[in-house]
Amino acid sequence: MNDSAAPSGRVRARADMTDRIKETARRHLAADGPNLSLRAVARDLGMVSSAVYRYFASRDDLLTALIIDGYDSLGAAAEQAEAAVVGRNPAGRWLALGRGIRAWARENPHEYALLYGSPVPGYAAPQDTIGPASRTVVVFVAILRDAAERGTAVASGGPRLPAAVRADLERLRTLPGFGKVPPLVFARGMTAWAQLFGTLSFELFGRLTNAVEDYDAYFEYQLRAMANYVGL
Amino acid sequence: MNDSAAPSGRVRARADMTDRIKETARRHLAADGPNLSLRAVARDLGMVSSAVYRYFASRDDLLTALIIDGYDSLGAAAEQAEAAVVGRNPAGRWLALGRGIRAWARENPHEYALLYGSPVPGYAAPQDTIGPASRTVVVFVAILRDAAERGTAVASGGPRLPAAVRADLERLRTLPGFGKVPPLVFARGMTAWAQLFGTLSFELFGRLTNAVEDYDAYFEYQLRAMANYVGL
DNA sequence: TGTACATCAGTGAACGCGCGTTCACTGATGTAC
DNA sequence: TGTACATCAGTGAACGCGCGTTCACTGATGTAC
Repeated sequence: MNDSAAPSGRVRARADMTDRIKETARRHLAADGPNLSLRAVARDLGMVSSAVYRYFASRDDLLTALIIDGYDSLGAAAEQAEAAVVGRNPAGRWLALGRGIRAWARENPHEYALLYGSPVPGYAAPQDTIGPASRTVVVFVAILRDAAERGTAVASGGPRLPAAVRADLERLRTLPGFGKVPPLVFARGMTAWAQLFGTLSFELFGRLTNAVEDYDAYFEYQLRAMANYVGL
Repeated sequence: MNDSAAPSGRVRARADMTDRIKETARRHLAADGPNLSLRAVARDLGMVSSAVYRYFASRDDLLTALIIDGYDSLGAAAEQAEAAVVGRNPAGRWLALGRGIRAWARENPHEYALLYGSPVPGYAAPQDTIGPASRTVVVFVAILRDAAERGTAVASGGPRLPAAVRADLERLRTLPGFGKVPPLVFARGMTAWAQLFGTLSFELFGRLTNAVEDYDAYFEYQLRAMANYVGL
């Protein structure tokens, strides 16, 4: 409770209350989905609904905060999962990353839905979400880059890269940290990335009910299949 | 207007009105998402809100009807797209199927989100949705079966199938029409299926903004990559 | 160390709105004889 | 072919509820001198 040091009094109370509001709102995501109710959140906290406006300018602002927190939470989980196997080869790091993402998603299914499910109608994500949103991608690209440097990821076979796709990839290579990944490896990486989130969404959104029983084994197989496909 | 033959008078008027309500509700999906308002739909149709209850017992019933219609509409689009290239080899049929699914999704983005996006909070899909939901899968499995029979899909390499995954696949093989597909081909098929919907959701939910410019070329490449991966 | 003032978290009432659903009803459309 | 009756689509009012947001306010906490 009292574990923070320097900032005391009002500033800490404010930070605490902000956290409590977000935490309560996160719980409401489960019941209400993205159309959560400010008044319900306030009610749960035993405060009057207008008091929430001391902390968030509007319902959308609160939603934005939840989205940013979600991306940061997932990003941190992904970074930690990968960091825990530091020194492992790219395939091992990919597996750790994928498992970390899945573990987070299963622990926070409604936040996952908020981030990777249907867009919220009438809500436009502001620029502030872009940075946090890319943290997981950055971890993945570092793995690809490492694999490319080691020379393990030598994609061959498969369809030719269309010129337009190649152009997109060349443009992405100009981003910091993306440079060393050869286009074909990058293309396969994007295939694997979509496959990972496709499989995860299938699982979490109930699209595999009656088809898959052992989700752990299923996901693990898919991860390994993609590691192999990308050449990690 | 008057193009149906036998059923005239009240029964046709009822069918027409039911369609108009669903059509209006579909338009509202865009603005309100799955939390569409019965009253708003009624208003758009110039009728009083209670009149809608002559056609649908509740808001959830209307939503269920939209979901079933959505699956049927997508299923029909998928079947037609594949039927249009009848006689082509499995790879060509897979490409046609994938393109058909994507075309439908881009024409009906909000219905796509309803079917493949986040589950609607508080809504439990009834059994009636299962049949329509599987129409697209049935088309895909027929392609896999054909490829297996021709012997083109001989998956080799890649990770070993874990026993639990193999057990799931063996169970699926007992479904009508699924029998002849070897487990490993089936497993790769599921990989491709998740990849397809993952890529589509990324595109439609805006997860590729600033990364991909030519979505047509990108999707086409992914489709071909998966055709190659499955061995079609 | 003590006092005057500024800050600001939380209150409570209100505005103006929308929602799903029920219910008794009217009046047109259909059916049976 | 004509009449009596049943069906049923649509009305309008109401119930009971919830929502986001604004606004003037109180009173505790902090800051400057």
